Amino acid sequence: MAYTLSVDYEKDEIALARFAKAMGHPARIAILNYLSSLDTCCFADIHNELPIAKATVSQHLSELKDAGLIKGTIEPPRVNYCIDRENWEKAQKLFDSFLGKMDTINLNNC
Amino acid sequence: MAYTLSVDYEKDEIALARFAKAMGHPARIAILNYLSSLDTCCFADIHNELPIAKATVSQHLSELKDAGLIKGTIEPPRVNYCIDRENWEKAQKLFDSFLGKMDTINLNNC
DNA sequence: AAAATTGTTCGTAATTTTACGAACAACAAA
DNA sequence: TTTGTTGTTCGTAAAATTACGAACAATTTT
Repeated sequence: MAYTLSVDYEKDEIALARFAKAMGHPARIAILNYLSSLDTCCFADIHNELPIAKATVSQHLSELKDAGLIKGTIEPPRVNYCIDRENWEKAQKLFDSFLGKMDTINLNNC
Repeated sequence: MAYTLSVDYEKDEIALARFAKAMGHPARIAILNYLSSLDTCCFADIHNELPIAKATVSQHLSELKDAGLIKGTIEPPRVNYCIDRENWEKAQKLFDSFLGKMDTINLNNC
């Protein structure tokens, strides 16, 4: 974070990179995939889907939370996780307009 | 790379994570943004857009190349860079179907 | 009250990422 | 041939990421 000195990147570039970075690991994609297919689930369910230690799963969940892609609500003795739909839509829009730009503008190839 | 032991992630999860990871830095998003708005450009043009040293720019370009999002062709004394349209479309499809799944399926919130 | 369950946090290690300046190779221009 | 330009590679340092087991807190169950 705090990306160097003078010029600075655009706000959207930073936001998009933030989402992308959070999605930049197979375990986290798998988690998001799983969550997007469910009404509700708890930590243990997620852990169960993955080939990694629970401490690591917890870490990945934290990163997804920090990036805003998921939410966790404490419901003792469980923690329920779900997609953060609001930010999910933001991500959707950012990726869509970013990746969509190419189609119409130019047909170059080098 | 070589993501741990037993269970393993889906092919698409790995592919998507790979693209996302490459996009997971503002400088690389800025590069892709810039390239997607041009017919052609060389290293110096890209370097000129960014607040970082040329060695670092070169590194970022390598990562984008390795991920398949851009191509570089040597045209002495320059190197021309452009979006790799084929893989760009693959990324587009992966992100689109990944991020799009949510809309219809469930309306949960936790 | 004691024991079990659920998930986070701590401490730590190994690897990867990000960044830079300097040196370099390849070619073009003088 | 010497000089300049273009971009990569090298060496290196600092920070971040990924991963694990063990310890822990909170709550539930026995």
